[in-house]
Amino acid sequence: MEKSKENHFDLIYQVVRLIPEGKVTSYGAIASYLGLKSGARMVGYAMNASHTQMDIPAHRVVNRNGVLTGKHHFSQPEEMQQKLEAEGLQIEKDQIKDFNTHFWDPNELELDH
DNA sequence: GCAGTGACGTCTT
DNA sequence: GAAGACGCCACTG
Repeated sequence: MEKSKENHFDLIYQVVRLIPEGKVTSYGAIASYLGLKSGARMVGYAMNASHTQMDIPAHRVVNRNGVLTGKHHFSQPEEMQQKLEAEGLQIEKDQIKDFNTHFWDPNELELDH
């Protein structure tokens, strides 16, 4: 059979890749979209493995508070904030300003609402 | 196989 | 309102 564990990671990568520029989302939102109840931690773990996938804009994924929790895991921590600012976002003390305004939810993709 | 840890989130004190 | 503890699942040692 297949490597089911990779399946989980791949799903998370797909969602993160769909994040548009200037937008950010939270681990819980991705977990909810994938149906992971407490997957928030799992999502974060997958992001750690995302280092193998350079196509994963992990800098657009922050915690529920809009804080760059994983900035320290980047090749260069400051690069995460730099990229977010380059996309038109404002970072204040490792925290995204107007996070609610720039918040992007993957659930609205299929939800034609 | 057990114990510890982790890019989080929610509940309780 | 803030801080601490727990839960949940996956990976490493």
